[in-house]
Amino acid sequence: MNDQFIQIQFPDGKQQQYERGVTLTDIAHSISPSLSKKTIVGYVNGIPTDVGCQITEDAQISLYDAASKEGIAVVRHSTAHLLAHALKRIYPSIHFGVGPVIEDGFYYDVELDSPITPSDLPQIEKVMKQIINENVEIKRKEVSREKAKQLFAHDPLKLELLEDIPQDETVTVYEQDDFYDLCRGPHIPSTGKIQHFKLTKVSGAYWRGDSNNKMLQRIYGVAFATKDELRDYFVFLEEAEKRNHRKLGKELELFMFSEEAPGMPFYLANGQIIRNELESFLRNLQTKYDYKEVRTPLMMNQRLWEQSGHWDHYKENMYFTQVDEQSFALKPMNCPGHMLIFKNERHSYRDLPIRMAEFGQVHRHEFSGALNGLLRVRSFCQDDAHIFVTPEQIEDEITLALKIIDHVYKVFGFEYEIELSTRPEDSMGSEELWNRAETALENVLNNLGYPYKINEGDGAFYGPKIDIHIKDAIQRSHQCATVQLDFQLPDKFDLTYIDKQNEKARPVVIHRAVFGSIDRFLGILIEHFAGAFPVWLAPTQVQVVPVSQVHLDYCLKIQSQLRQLGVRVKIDDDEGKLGYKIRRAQMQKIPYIIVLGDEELKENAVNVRKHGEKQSISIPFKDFKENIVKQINDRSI
RNA sequence: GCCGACUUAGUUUAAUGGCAAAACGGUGGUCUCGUAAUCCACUGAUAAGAGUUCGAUUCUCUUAGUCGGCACCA
Repeated sequence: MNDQFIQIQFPDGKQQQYERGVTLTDIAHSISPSLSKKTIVGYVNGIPTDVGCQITEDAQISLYDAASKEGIAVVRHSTAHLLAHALKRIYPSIHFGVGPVIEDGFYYDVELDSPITPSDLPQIEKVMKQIINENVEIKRKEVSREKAKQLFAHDPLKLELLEDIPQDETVTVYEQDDFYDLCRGPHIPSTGKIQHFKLTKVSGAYWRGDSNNKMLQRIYGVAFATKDELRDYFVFLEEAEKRNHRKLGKELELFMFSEEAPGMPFYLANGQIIRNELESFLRNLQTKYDYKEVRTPLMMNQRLWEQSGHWDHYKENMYFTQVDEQSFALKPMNCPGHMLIFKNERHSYRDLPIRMAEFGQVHRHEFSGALNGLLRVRSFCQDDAHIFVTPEQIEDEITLALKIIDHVYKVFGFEYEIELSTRPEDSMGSEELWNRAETALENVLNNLGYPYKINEGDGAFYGPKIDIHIKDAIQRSHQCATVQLDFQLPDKFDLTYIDKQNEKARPVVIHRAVFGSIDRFLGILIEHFAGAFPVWLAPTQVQVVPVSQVHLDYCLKIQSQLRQLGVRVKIDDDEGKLGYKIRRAQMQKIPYIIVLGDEELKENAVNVRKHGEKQSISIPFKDFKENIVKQINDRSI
């Protein structure tokens, strides 16, 4: 009798008996018809499963609708199939690559003789919607390898994928109408369940992510459970576009680019002020931590780069020049220069740690297609430091480096996440050394009580590293700071110090950067603050606006007193209406506008309006001075 | 580097195989003013090169740059 029934357990622990071979849809329906309608996918004993699949054993199940993380992923995956289905109808000779789910949506890689352009997307969407209206059933089929080979005989990319499916794995094909695809699934039961999607962009993509392979065409799309979520997605993109640092950089006259130096930013007076503030902020902090700032040449003999290993590993990204029959290279990194400084004199263990810092301008020939405003450039300034330590000092020094990073990021209001990257496959150095280094990094993180994620095998070939990912104001993640242990460089440059036993010993080098690239960090800050910088960073901190020209003298007096305190003040002495000048200062996102007229003159007061606010208040000039100086000194945000 | 799109005045945007339009900015004048644009006038552009054409900013090709991806990211 028991053969006929199975026990189904639900997430809340309740159990129920069903007939053997029952489907998830049947189960959902038994609970409520509306549930069965909403259900997109089920997990059977933790395995994602089509709702139409028959269950033949006792099982734990959970059901998901489109609003769930599990459900929407399946909807997105099925939307990718829907896209492929539509493409097949429009371009019968098309070949398919892969079509996975990504954040917010999906893509499909296809091979087609004619290019698909953004203007083709509406037509493709139209066909997709037709197929949705047809509410085509999506059927899962298990097939033999032979059968699969036949089915995809005309689709060389799919055959390649088929080859890679492990022998012990069942090959499944999903079929909807005349379209079928090699796929593990699961999928939604029919195309009618797809509602809120949009195709977003087209691009090229190398087959299997390898630039040696041919380039396919990739079509991206997004899909959500509700219309609102879809709309929010595009609203978010618009918001992000308003903060775009390239746009704001132009509007606020922070920096520019020229065809004469692609990928190399020119800093205008406003942008340079911010850079200088960032630099001096960190410089002061580093002084407190007993760093010694140095400066090394931009260009050094090619020999040096051969010795450091850059010639072998990084030549393609370097700029070279020939002078007096000698080959020189623009430095892509500061480390070799710092090694030379270390070697410039003998060191005792008493000298260590040596914390050598440089705001070093480096040049890297990035691929033209990689350039992206300030975020990816060919020339940038690293807030680099190399800390030369004895093995025993590693943990303490890493701790100090992390403390500086924490201090700096708090000032900008950045939350951050830590990743520890361990030994990669092509690593150099003994396993013992690596284990010790990795343990050291873990100890530090544990002692500080920092949560962190481990990236197995993602370290540099010369040592493990800690990367810091900051979250900006609209929750985008950026990698900036890094702390890396290096055992190779000291070897390559034969660095030594004299230890307690009066013998030569090898120091360890810690590479660390806080901003990473000042240029990139500035780009991130522009977007983080949407161009409205905190007072200490703002290129102009106070804009003084006279009510009329007769108040200019008072304005000049106020300006001069603020300038004495180091405040960056401008007077808007153009003729023109007050309202117009307020507007202009607001658009420039200047933190404080002060309006001066008869009333202020009489009271020795200033009328203050903060950026972004509609109200203004009159306060004694003395109070304003004290306030703004405090804000600047505190670097408050 | 690869795929695709794009490049019009200082900036943002319009239009066209036959005189390239506007706003802001700038300049000159006007207004003498209390919190997001006083009014008027003037100024100024088809990325570079080649081709097709009677005629190209528009069509084609090349180059450069930019953007979205891919790849790269010691």
